[in-house]
Amino acid sequence: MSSAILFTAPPLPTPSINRSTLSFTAAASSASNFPPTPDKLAILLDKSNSIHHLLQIHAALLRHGLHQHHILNFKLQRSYSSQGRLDYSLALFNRTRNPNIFFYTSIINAHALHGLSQEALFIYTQMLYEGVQPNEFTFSSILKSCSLEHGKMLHSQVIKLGFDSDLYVQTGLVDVYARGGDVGSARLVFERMPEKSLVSLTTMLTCYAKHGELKEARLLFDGMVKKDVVCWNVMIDGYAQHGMPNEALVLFRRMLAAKARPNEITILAVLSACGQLGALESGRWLHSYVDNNGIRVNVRLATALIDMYSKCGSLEDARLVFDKIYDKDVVAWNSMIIGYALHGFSHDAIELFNEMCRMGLRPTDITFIGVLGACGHAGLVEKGWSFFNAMRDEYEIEPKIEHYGCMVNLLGRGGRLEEAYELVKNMKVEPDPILWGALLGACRLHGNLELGEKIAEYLVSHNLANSGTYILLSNMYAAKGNWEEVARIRTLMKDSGVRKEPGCSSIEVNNRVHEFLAGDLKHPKTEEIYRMLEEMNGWLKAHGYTPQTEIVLHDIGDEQKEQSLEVHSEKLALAYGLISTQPGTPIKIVKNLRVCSDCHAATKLISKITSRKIVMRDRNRFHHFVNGSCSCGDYW
DNA sequence: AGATTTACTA
Repeated sequence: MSSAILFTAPPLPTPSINRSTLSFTAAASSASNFPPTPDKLAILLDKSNSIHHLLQIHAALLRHGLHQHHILNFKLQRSYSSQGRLDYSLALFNRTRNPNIFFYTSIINAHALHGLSQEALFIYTQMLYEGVQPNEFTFSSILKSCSLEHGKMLHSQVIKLGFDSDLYVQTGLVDVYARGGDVGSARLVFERMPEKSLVSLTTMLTCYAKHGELKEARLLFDGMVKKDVVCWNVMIDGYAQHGMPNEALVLFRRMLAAKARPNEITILAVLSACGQLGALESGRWLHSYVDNNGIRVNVRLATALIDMYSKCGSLEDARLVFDKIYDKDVVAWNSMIIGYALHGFSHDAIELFNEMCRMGLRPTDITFIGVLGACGHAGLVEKGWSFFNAMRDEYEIEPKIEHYGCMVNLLGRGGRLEEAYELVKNMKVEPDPILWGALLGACRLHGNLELGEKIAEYLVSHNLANSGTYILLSNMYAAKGNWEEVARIRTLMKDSGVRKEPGCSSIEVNNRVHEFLAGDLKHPKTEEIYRMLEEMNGWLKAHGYTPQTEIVLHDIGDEQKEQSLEVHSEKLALAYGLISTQPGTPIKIVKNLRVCSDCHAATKLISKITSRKIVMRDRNRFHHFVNGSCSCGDYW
């Protein structure tokens, strides 16, 4: 940020003569209003709601020698800013001699509101340099747009100048520490506040929610006597953004029960939760709630709907929403492209990408996640390479680790392991465990023990191994029948203290999401579920199905291994789906990890036996099981 | 005569 940029004022507006200008001028210069007094101009300024009016008044100020009038300039500047014309605002500020604290505060606030924090800070320091003392209003404005480091410096100035007992300033400080990730300091300032407003409570609530401290957040939330839509939103979104989507949904229902009125932001958060859960019924209900309650479906809301529908398995509905957006932005295109990719409709995803480019929109890094993912699901290696190269060469987007991940998946699927390994070795960014996991997964798929061992060893020795590393490696040895190595890996995993992330599957029935962990006995219908499970096993055996006991990582007998497979979360959810939905209707299941290969094989067969379509979303993509086969073509 | 704080979609 240089002063040259900031203080080179754009040319002052030259009012143009048009209809509205003429009538306005006529009003301003009618006999009783002429010459305009500052009072009258102030009233006009407060009433003005268009940039034309503001320019007219500005012209009047200049014509009548009022262009150094502090209050009028202040008001004019504020109106320019609120019309989004920060350039006029700043020009006016720079042409006003010796701006006072009101003017300084207001121009700082305007920059802060427009996200121009560097500029806001620069003006603030300029103000200090000019010898103008900040007050509590200035602090609450400047605190919005500063880093933790600057926040600390401002905090000491706040104390020095004695504004630390001001409610607004305190709230601003809590917010600064919260945004800077210093939850402890935020809490300290917060707890020292003698009086806490709804806003300051919400600020602290946001702090907890943003940093994943949902228990603390909920405690604070439950203690709030007065709740407005904002604090409901913070709490619901906190759950949605931290892997607790069901809690978000449950809280949303309580919000409705408490007669609080959701707004667009509430809906965005809850749609995200529905998407994560695959809760299509709830998502549809929300969509109709939006339509029935006068909430405008703008491009953001529409995008959230697309995301929800595609994650809930209804690409058709996603497309309907997409087609209705008249001002599609790149985010909307991205989510539709990703939707197609997620479902394995790779060619549609790529076609949509081309269409988007034809419309003149510039793809972003997220767009490439979509098309590279699409290539991966369809095994389009050359196409993938051309996207990957175009990304850098044509669109000047530096590939991120996620893009390398897509490429590794793609090359891995095509069996081009060495190529994938070379890519990883030569990339400029540091590989992360997810990327290594993708490569390791490819090694397992093609039985390339040599490379797999090399990678796993590297990961273990660098303390980068996660549960997936051990499991993949163990599966590789198991596939080769090397049971000693399987046992060794198991011990290694135990010693490392790494625990497997528990698999969790969920299914939505009657607007409620039912979650299952492996071997879960918590569901009220547990008995019926397990009876169904037995029946399913009977069907599978009758069709000559052999459980894939070799993928079980525990040191137990074969029979117990079979039993441990039988109660996998996917199968529990499936069993519950079979007993609680109408015959012939599709069953939709969501799993938090990748679907296990035994469950995948079993589900294929069950789709055939029961003549039901089973849609399963795992961490990576959708699997549509129909009549004994899966849309992923057994690669995932 | 004049002002400041909370929530946000891949």
